[in-house]
Amino acid sequence: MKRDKPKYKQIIDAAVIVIAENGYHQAQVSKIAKEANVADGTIYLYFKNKEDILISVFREKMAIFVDNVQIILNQDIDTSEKLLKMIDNHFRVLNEDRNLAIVTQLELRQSNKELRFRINEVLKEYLSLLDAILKEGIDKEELNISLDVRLARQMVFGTIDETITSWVMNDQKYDLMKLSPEVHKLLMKGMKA
Amino acid sequence: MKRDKPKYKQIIDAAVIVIAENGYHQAQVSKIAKEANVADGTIYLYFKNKEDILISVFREKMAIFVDNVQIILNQDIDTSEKLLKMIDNHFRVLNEDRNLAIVTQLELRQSNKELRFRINEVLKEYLSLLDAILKEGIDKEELNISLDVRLARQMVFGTIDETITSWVMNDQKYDLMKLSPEVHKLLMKGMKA
Amino acid sequence: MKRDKPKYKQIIDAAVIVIAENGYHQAQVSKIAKEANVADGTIYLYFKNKEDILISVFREKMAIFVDNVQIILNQDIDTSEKLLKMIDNHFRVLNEDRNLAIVTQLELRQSNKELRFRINEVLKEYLSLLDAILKEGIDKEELNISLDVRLARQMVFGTIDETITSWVMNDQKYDLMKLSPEVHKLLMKGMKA
Amino acid sequence: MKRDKPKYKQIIDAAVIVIAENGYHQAQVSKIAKEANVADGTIYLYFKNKEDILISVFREKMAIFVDNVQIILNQDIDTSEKLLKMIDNHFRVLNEDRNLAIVTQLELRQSNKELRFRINEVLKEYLSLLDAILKEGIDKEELNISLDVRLARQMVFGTIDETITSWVMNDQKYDLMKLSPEVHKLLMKGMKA
DNA sequence: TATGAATGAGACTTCATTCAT
DNA sequence: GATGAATGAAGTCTCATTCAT
Repeated sequence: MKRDKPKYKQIIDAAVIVIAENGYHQAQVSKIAKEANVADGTIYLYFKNKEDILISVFREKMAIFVDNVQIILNQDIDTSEKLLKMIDNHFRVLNEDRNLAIVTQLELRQSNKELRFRINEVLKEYLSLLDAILKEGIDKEELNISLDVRLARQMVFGTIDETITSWVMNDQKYDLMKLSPEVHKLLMKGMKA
Repeated sequence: MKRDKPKYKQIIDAAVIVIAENGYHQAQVSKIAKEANVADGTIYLYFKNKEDILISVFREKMAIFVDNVQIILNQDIDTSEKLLKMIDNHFRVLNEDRNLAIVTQLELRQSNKELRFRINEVLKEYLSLLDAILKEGIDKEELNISLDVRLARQMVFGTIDETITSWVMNDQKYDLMKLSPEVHKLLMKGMKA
Repeated sequence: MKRDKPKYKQIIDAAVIVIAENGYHQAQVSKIAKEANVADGTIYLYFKNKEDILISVFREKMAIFVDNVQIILNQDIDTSEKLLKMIDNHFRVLNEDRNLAIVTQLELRQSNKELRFRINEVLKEYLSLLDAILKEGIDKEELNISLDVRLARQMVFGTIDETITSWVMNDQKYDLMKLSPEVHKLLMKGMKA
Repeated sequence: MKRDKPKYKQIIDAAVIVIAENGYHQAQVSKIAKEANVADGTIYLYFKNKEDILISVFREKMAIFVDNVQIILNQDIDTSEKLLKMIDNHFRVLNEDRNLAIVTQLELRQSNKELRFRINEVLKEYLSLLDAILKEGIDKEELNISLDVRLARQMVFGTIDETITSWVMNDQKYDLMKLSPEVHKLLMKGMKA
């Protein structure tokens, strides 16, 4: 499997660095190849085309979020705590890899419609886990039973996303992690039973 | 003043249509000129360059939001109602001009860092009006006095934005306007005193 | 006759200024019109096209040289003195109108082959007057009777031209007029009987 | 080193042909590429931009002159003979490559101020060799000891340049080489001790 | 597997000229 | 005669992808 070979990860990581440092539109395949210490042509032994690199970046990195949330979901804690851990997880991963934050919040959004639709496919998996948390909360009557799950999910994800984007736009000047309790409280207040 | 001449508006409107129908990266100047029924060169009598067209699209259209919210802000109604009217306004404008919705929620976000930075400058005006509503609500104790205005604004804007983007991504299949009471309720529940 | 109307001269003079200040390739018709205080379209009432302006600039200004040399030619002085007066005249006119010097020595040479051929047609009249001086000198045996007139004319004109170009390229730092006795002596030494 | 690769010379030579045949302003990169039998993009692997091609043409070709004159300068012959060889060399190179003559005497002079400034930098090396010959002649008292070297150089170069330009303008109808003894005689007569 | 030289399509912008007023 | 808004043709350069080695 190509994904397990060292050069595959090498190229993915190089792509994150190059995009973060140069911006989406200045992230040429040749720059990524150079950063990854491979020849331009080698890229095409591991990826179908440039778009494939970008989707793979998103898929590989999003897997971290998904795996963590999967674990959270299975824990024996109440909905409020699950939500807190999820927000915490989301903030922590991006707080720790600031290049990744730049890439997901700013740069990859410059991609064209088709690529963003495919990125959204990947995102949906994450959002469905969030849906699962919310549904479980409603079932267990820990959240307001008249809550519209789709709207609630849009509020939760929209708030998290906007908070992180603001942080990135402000050059990551403050500690993102510190915001999670307040964000959690605000969201829970809106959704709780 | 160039902005008052009919061709200026003609080109702006053509740009919205062309970008919505073809996507940001396929919106060539020549296509916009054709849609506006002017020669390519005429574009440059009204706009400095292509980027200037795009910023102007955003500025001109965002002015509608800002003007409306300004009026709402001055009305003698309580904070909850102001917020409802603001959400309503935001949803209505984009519900009525679906091309504009595609352009603001999807296409213009593909622009490069510099252009998005300039778009953000325009956006800030709108966000500061939202801030004013929230601050007033706190002062009048209609909102939770311990509310962090920045976080609250990020929640409100993030939720609205995410809701509209979801609607656009789902091909605007449902009536966006119908969502505003529920969105409003959810947000107010989180913020009220 | 158009050439006698004030706007004709106004445009010619504006062209010299605009070309000297902006360079040949930055001397747009609209700039010349602005400098001449006329509308763009007015230019075309006096000149067939842009090339026609440039040739006219050269023709009108070259007429000054030709007229002066014509007078010199008719004077009752010896060949050496005629040559000195001619060099003096050439240097003086350009020394006094430095914009004109920039235009003739540097900028107009950037024009395309066809324009330069037409400029050369104008120049030929001047060179034929120089030829006349040289031929007369040979006939009167004041110059070496075995002198090849064409070569001698190329030496005289080439030396004058190169001297002026050097002066322009050195930002007209020194007084061009002071060079004429030395240039004259050098040339005469090569050609005298 | 890029300059040693065959495609580099291939493109330079193609540029001379295309400029000579089409004129400076009609020498599009795509034409040069076609003449050189490479793709348009390949040009940019060897040259920074179009201007870089043109400067390189001048630099590469001027090197022939400079190298030859350097050899002449070191020979154990008198100043008069050195000057003759130099004129001979200059005439011969351009007589043998008539396209090059068109390019250096007519076409490259149409370039913009900046390009011509850079071309002049290259030219200065050649002129300083000429200066060296003249200075040596004065020191050895083979030339007039009161000779102004700058003026003399301007006369020599101006005469050579004007002679060649005349020859090119007359469609290279006669044999340029045959003119060198006469040109040399004329110049030496003016400068000799 | 890996390389990297070569390819070639594609678009923004300028500016001389026109013509309705 | 005078205006100036409108026109539209035309060229440089970038960069994702290929393929011979």
